[in-house]
Amino acid sequence: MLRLSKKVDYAIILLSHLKEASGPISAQEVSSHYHLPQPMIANILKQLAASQLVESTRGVQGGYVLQRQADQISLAEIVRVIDGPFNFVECAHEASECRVSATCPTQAPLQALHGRLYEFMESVTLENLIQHHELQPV
Amino acid sequence: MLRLSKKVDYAIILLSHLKEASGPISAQEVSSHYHLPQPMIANILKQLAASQLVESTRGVQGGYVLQRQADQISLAEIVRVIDGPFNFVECAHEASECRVSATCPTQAPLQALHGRLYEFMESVTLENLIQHHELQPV
DNA sequence: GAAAAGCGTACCAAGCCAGTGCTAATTTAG
DNA sequence: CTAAATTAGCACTGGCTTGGTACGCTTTTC
Repeated sequence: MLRLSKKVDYAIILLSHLKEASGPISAQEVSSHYHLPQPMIANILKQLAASQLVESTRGVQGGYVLQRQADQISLAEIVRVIDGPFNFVECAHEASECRVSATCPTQAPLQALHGRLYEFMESVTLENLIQHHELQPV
Repeated sequence: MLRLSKKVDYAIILLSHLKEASGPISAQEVSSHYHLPQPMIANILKQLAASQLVESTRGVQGGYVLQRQADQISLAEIVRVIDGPFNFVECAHEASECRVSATCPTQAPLQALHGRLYEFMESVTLENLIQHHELQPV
C-alpha cells in the first residue's frame, strides 16, 4: 500500500521526543506519555539503540538519549533501521528474481524512480520533521 | 515496508506496453509476452478500465487501449487506482484513530511529509517512467 | 453459433507486521 | 548486599494485506 510502517511512525515520535528531552528517557516514560504499548516502543528503542541512533543506559535512572543532532538523522536512515533496506520497486535490487527482467520496458525508469524517492527521503531530516512549518523544497 | 505493490509494478508495465501498441491489446497477449499470470493481469487491466485509464473493447479482436496521453497519467493516479487512496503515514487521514493525536509532536510534520511525497508522485508521469533517461528534477 | 475477449465477484493461501511475553544482564538506591 | 528499575535478547502469535486464482456471465466478430 506504500506507506510508512507504524513502527517508523512510532520511531519518529520517539526520536523527536528524545530530542526535546534533557536527560535519559526510559521506555516506560515515553509509553505512558503517548499511551502507546510499552513493549512495542521498548522494542523500537532497542532497535534504535542497536543502530547507534540513540544511546542507552541501563539501571535505575537509565534510559535513552539521542546520539546525534536531529539534522544529522535522515528519514531514510530511520526507515532503514526499523524496516530494513528498502525496495520501493520490486526490481530495484534483485533483478535475478524478476520474471520479466529480460523484456521489462520499465526496469530502468522504475529504478530511476527508486533513486529519486530514496534521495528525497535522505534529504528529509528529523530536524525537518519536527519543525512545525512546511518542509523546504528538495 | 514502504514499497510500491507488485500490482502497481505490473500496472506500470501494462500501461507502458499499451502506450507502445497501435491497436487494442488483449490480456492474453500481454501475459504471454511478459510471462505473467494471465488472471492476475486480467484483473489489473479490469481495474484500469474501470477507472478510465484504459478503454476496453470486448469480443474477438478486442482488448485494451490507453485512453489518455502518457504524460497525462501520473504515478499517483496509477497507485490510487490499483491500491486505493494512500496514506504514507498513519495519521495522514484518520486523525480520529490515532492514539497519540492529542500529544503527537510530529503530526503536522508527518502530514507535511505526506504532502511532499504525494506531490512528488503526482509529478511523475507515465511518460517520465517510460523515458529511459533520468527523471527531471521536481 | 462458436470462439475470443472482457466483466464481476468472490475466494484462498502465504507472508508480514503490530503487538506480546519471558528471561537475562546491568546499574543505582537504600 | 539486596531490591528495584531499566535495557537486552529472544521467540511467539494472530490478524490483515497482498498476490494470485476461479468461475460463470456478457459482448462481439466471423
